[in-house]
Amino acid sequence: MSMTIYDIAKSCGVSIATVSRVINGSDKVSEKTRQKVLQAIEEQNYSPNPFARGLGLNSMKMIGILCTDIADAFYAKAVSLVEHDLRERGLDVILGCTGEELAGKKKYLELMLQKHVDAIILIGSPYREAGSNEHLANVAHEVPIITINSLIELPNIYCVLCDEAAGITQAVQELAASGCERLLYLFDRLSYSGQRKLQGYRNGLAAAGLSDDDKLVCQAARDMQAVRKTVEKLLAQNVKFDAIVAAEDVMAVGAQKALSAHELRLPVIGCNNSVLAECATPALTSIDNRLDILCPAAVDVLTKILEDGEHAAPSKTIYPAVIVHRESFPAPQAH
Amino acid sequence: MSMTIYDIAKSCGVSIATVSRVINGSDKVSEKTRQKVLQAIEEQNYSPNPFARGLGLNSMKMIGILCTDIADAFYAKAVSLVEHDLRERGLDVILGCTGEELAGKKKYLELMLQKHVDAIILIGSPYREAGSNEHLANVAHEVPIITINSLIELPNIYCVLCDEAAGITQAVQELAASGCERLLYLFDRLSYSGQRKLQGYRNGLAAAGLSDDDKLVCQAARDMQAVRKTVEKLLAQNVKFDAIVAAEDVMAVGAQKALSAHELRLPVIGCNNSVLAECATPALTSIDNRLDILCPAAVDVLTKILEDGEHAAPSKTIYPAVIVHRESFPAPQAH
DNA sequence: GTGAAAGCGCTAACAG
DNA sequence: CTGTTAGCGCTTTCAC
Repeated sequence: MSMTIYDIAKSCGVSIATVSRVINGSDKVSEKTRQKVLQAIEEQNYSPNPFARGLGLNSMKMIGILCTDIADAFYAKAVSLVEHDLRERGLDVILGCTGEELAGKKKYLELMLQKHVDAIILIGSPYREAGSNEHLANVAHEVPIITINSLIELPNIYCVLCDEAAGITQAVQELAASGCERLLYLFDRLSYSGQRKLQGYRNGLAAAGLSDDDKLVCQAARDMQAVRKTVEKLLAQNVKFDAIVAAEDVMAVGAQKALSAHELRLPVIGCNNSVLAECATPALTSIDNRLDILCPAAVDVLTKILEDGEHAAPSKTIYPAVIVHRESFPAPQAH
Repeated sequence: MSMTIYDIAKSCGVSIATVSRVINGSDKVSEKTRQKVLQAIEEQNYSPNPFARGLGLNSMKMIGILCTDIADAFYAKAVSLVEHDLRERGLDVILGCTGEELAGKKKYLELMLQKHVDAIILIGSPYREAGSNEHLANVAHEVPIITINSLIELPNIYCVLCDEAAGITQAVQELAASGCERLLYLFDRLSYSGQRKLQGYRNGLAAAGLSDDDKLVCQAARDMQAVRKTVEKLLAQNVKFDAIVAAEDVMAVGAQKALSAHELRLPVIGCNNSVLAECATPALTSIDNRLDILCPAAVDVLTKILEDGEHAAPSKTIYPAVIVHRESFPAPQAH
């Protein structure tokens, strides 16, 4: 059916080795033959069989991208950015949605190894397990892993992330500076990233000289309606607070819904700066975790590893977070 | 490095052919040898090299999924659903984000062909070009194409879609039944799908005996702020309308923002039933295009084609849309 | 039921 | 600079 390297070789009156050299950009080909071959390839619209090539090189220039769920806006944005940059470098993307369960993650990692991907990109904090991360260590033994927004300190794992905790600290300080004293903190889980964020909240309180009231640290499902109910319950219980910080935009929006229902208007700050932030009413001030920077940086790291080997790139790359101000907590006026 | 079929064969004292038969589930192997081989595979944690296999079979059981932009919530949801179902059938997903430009789409189609994917899934209406769809015809000549929510009538292209136009017609009729008479229709582009939707709107007006006023059919960019401005301009111009139907949720949300700003409260209906619909204030009534059904159906079609050949599946599969009622236009009371 | 052997299309060492 | 050739690991006739 399809053209082979033999067809090209024959039609040019050269050997397949020469054609191969041209394809792979070897300099050991005379300019004249190169042109001849290039032209034949062009004319006959030949492209090398990737399986045959893969068999020889043990690589098909494919990168596995794993996220727990691509339907999540945050992960989707990351995949979008990463895919674009990988493609620019001639790398293909094979996508896996692993779900939150460890079993699913392991299964997908195994699948990626079986497919002999050249590297694996893990998107999001859920890939750092609370317990052992041995399964990742094992995989990293075979192929480099790059994580985006997750910190996993193991050999051959490269982390590119944003300091969200510091972002939350800053948000808390801004709220305090604007006169808020009792800041409700809403979170979904105390995963590693969840713990860091919570710590960021506490650090902010400390820095602002505010006291830390356990009643103001509140857990709820990462779901708008669930958070709404949680906040309404707090209101019913007459728990006093004068601002809200949420570990996720969805949660912040849920909180806003509760406030609106009670005709309350308090400063609310979310985290992720997703589309939701813009669509919410009032539009949500949110902590941006810089995917626009993290993703290209991750692809840079990956490229370097692939080209120059295991120790050619930094094992950790950390960017500061940035607060994007909107209606729910406008930017403090510069003095 | 990795185990090969030879290692397994040797350790079992059989030939590689036998091992291959076991791997591929041939029935021409005695139960006893099968067990022996299976056990060796298990113990040595062997998995066949996909490149070698691909070379022989000319397939690596990979499906190309193309969308214009995975950061879009609608496409992301579709990809999420499709990926899940494909994986269940042992198929891998190679993802491409083509952008809206024809050149990008062509490039990615070409890439998929070069990678010898077993089929291509096209997500969303943008893959039907206003002009010629010859490039798709050419690709479909090589490999089956399944489209989700796009209608492209060409050989070896299978379309699974939702009748959004009918959904809009129904929405218009419901609005009319509730007493609305001047329905503003907001759309972004008159792509094929855009035209169908507009027609759906007009059909609804006709069915409800309402007149069709060109001033009420209004174009704007598929962007919240842009739509907001457009609607505010209409209000300023004193154009009268008493309900809004938008071809996209984002646009509906933008319209709602404009209404809120003027303290107006009119029925608004969006289309896509995305997360935005739930997060909007008031929560948005939206036309659901049934991705939950379309995606599994698309994978069914794909499977059938792959297993039973080109004519084993319907070339068109069309589901009705469904209106999901929320605050912006509550369900009409049953009488 | 099982084994031997011929490819699949390409890369890379080796020889000229 | 160019050609010859030996694999890469697997599937699949074709004999036995």
